[in-house]
Amino acid sequence: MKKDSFNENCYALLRKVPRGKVTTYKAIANALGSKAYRAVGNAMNKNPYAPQVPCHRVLASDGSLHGFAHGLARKEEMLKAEGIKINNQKVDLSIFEYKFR
DNA sequence: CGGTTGACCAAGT
DNA sequence: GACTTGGCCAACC
Repeated sequence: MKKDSFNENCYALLRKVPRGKVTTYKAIANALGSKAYRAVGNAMNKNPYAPQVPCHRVLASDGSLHGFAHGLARKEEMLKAEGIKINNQKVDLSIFEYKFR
């Protein structure tokens, strides 16, 4: 019943992201064939799939941590725990950005 | 159905 | 480098 196909797609892609890697809102929207960067963020904020979907692996297009439902500090810690290095609240997308193939 | 908001992005000032 | 504007899409009121 494709109803929340958009959200479902976002979560599905996010789930595909391996541990120790991150992605961007733009990449997700682009993979979905849309430009709804904002809608992706909105979906994450509601995140009905809370522990299932690693929303903390989603960063802004320039690697910034923007917001997080549990607090940016939490997101930062989780990413660090996964082996991702954070630099002044930013991540090296050139290294940690996961591309949906 | 219209207006507002939001974990955005890019370009312009 | 900081702020503003326009654009995009979904969810909420």
